[in-house]
Amino acid sequence: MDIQNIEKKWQKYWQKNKLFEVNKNKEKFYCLEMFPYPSGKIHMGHVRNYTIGDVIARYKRMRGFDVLHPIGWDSFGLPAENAAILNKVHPAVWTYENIAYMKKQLMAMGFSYDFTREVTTCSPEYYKWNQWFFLKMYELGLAYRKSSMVNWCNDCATVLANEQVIDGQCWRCGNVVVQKELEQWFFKITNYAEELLTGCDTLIGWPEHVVSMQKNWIGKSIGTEVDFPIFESNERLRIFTTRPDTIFGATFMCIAPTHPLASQFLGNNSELKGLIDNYGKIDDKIGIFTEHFAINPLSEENIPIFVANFVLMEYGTGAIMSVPAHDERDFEFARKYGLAVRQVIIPKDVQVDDILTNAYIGEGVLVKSKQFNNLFNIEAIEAISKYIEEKGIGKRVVNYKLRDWGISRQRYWGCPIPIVYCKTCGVVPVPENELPVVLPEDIEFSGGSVSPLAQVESFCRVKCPRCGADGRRETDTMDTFVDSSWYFIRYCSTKEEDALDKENIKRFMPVDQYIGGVEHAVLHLLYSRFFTRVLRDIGVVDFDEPFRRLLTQGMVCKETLKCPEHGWLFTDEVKEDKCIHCGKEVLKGRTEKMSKSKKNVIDPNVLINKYGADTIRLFSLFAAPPEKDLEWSDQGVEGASRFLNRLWNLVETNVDTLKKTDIKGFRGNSGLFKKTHQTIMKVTESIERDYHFNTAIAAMMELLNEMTGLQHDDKSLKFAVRAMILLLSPFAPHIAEELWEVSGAERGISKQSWPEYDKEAAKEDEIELVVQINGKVRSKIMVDVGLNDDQIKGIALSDERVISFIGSSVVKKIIVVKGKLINIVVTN
RNA sequence: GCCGGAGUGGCGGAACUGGUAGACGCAAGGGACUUAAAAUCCCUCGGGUUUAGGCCUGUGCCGGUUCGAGUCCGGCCUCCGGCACCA
Repeated sequence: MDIQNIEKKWQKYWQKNKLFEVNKNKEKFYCLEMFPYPSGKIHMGHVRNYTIGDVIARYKRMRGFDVLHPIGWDSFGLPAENAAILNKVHPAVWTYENIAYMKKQLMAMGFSYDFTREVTTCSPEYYKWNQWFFLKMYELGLAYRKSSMVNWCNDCATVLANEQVIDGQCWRCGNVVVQKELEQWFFKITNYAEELLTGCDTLIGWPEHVVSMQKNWIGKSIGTEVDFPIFESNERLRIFTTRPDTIFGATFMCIAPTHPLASQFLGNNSELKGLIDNYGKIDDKIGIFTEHFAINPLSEENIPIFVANFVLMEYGTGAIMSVPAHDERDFEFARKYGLAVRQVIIPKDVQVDDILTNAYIGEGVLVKSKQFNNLFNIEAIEAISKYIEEKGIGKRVVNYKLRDWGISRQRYWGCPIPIVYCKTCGVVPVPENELPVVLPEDIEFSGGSVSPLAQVESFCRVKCPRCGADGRRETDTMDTFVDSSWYFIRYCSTKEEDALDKENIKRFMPVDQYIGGVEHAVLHLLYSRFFTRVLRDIGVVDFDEPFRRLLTQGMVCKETLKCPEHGWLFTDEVKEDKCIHCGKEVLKGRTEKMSKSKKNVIDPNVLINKYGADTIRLFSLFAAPPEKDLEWSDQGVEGASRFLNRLWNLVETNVDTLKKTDIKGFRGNSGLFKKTHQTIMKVTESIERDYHFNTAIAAMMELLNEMTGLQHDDKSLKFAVRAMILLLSPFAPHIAEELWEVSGAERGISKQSWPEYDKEAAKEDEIELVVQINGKVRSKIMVDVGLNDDQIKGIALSDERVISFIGSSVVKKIIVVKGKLINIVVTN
């Protein structure tokens, strides 16, 4: 069989007949895969992600749904700009060339996309809407500008959002992130913190761990703010605590190095400067005594105030009361600086013991807490908070870890922020009818640290939309996560239609099944949930959650190979466990996520040329269930290829029989007929239950084994072959189409319905009854199905093997599990 | 440290609400076809033991519930992922 030509033939056929465009008169199903960044060519991660999505899309189509299955390009971003600096290619040229190439690759994989809805985020028709959303958010106060300390990556010469800093490093390049003060645009995602959190409970179709990561990131905590008067001063120090029950145990105070009182108390103290410079970089707890004291408003004691590097300015009030007896961090600090530790909560039935070896963070009863003594601490939280509010020295508050989303990027290849700065009018939004603010094309890339846009005078110089005087454009561009926060909505309408057509959105949203990598568990998915709510509030959509079900597929991994002299090696650099460059023994490393740096990658192109797309699709679905990591195995690919070949040969050798046999209205009772129904059932259930394609494929393999193993009557064989091809078609669509045609059916398996199974026909006449004695399998007897318990007991008890096992023992109890087994409990 | 998830043959993985552990595939071994090889086809394949039928044992470890536990409960161990001075 000529795989290459067969695959091309059907890809052409699909395209020509527009089989994957939506058609409006059936129930919809929106199947979406996370769109790729056009980095150059597709990798195995894409292949896996898109294969999973494609099987779902094709399956749902066969089940009669009007499937929206789009694809596009997340095409703004830094690599294009880096390529421009390196190779002197314009980012647009580089990007569009990559898109063209990758699109060809996607087509070669046989993915059933509706390419007429293709979205490219770097096109002005697309990003115009980013700007429109920005203006709407600006009007609502959801987009605002402020100066703040930001995460700065020197390598990328740009700002990063909190979510984009991983272990203190840039999420993209791994460079150490530093703090820098900058004027930035922010989206007020914190306005939606509570809603995003409670919304988590409605995400029933999402993997639990993703939901919990979102909850964690939002990080709600309920607590109390309390004012501590400063001794011999009119000032107060406001702190936030979740443990007001421990307030009588507060023996000192800590404030953040950047807290206003820190410099007020210490001035230009060099020690303080050091703390600020190394803020967030040192794990050790370091403090400086301010020589000032605060008055504990409840105990009325004077307690010292420290500046401490472990207190965060951005969270709560930037100041805390320290209760070393009941907080591990405070305990560590108190130990180091020899500060008092006073236990005010004791576990029930335990003596007070001031010599703690660890902070006690558990529950207990209050002591040394005046009128609150003997209260259980959970109740004391309530009581003391209430007391504080009544005395007017504080209030209960809710805090979130979630910060506002900084979206300014000092880069060229992104969506311009539609703002003009005017000397007289200040910050002026670009009027809606002047959108889009288009990125200028003629631009120099020096690779320096100044934003390239700021150097394009023709772009920057603009009249103020309000007063007409000379103004300057904002030269920062938007974070590319803005682009991907709503692309799923753009897909709902064709390019010719209005991007935010309400009818179209209503028809297709929300996404029924979203498929992508876990790496976006907080970033993209949280931003999209936020954006959806904003769009709801400005009347574009009428739902809260964009993605009904989410499937996070595992990584594609492969064994690593290392030569002591030449380092990481590609598979083809190794012959018989030796390095082909130096002949040294190659070490097999652990199996890791495929990456260019470790050279454990496989190029999809090579595989397509060698085996064809169907084999790759089949293997990547068979080797592991979609949510688990997949270990690449060249031999496993051979196995998948073998399966398709065996099916091919079966059809080839029986072509005449298949063509001439008529199975209209056929209902057989052969073993193969039963097996066929059982297979349809198994495959359908495997897909429906959890998209466990690996077991679906295993079932098909079983059916093929049955077909090739024995002689069958023509009708049963044809029935089995046809069902088999239909079942296989979402997984290996090219071969399925070809075999469908070859075996005499009308062209176009993609238009066929999913085969139905008949539960009755799938039922066996006889079952293998397992006979256990005291829970151990002792015999297996073939019996008719549908026998009642007594009949089964009778058969089991008269079985020779069973009789000899029971011997002289006494039968105490008999348990019958219908259709499966019988357990005889005996004692001797 | 906290929060999630997972530990099953040589390997990837099956086993639905507790009911035959190891489906399916890979690797390995044996055989058929072939001058030979490749391809293909057939057989074996957790461990131990037995002349055989068989028996014993086995799902990370220890205990429990149950007629019956990979599955449920309690206590550990290991690995992976996320968060990490969030007061």
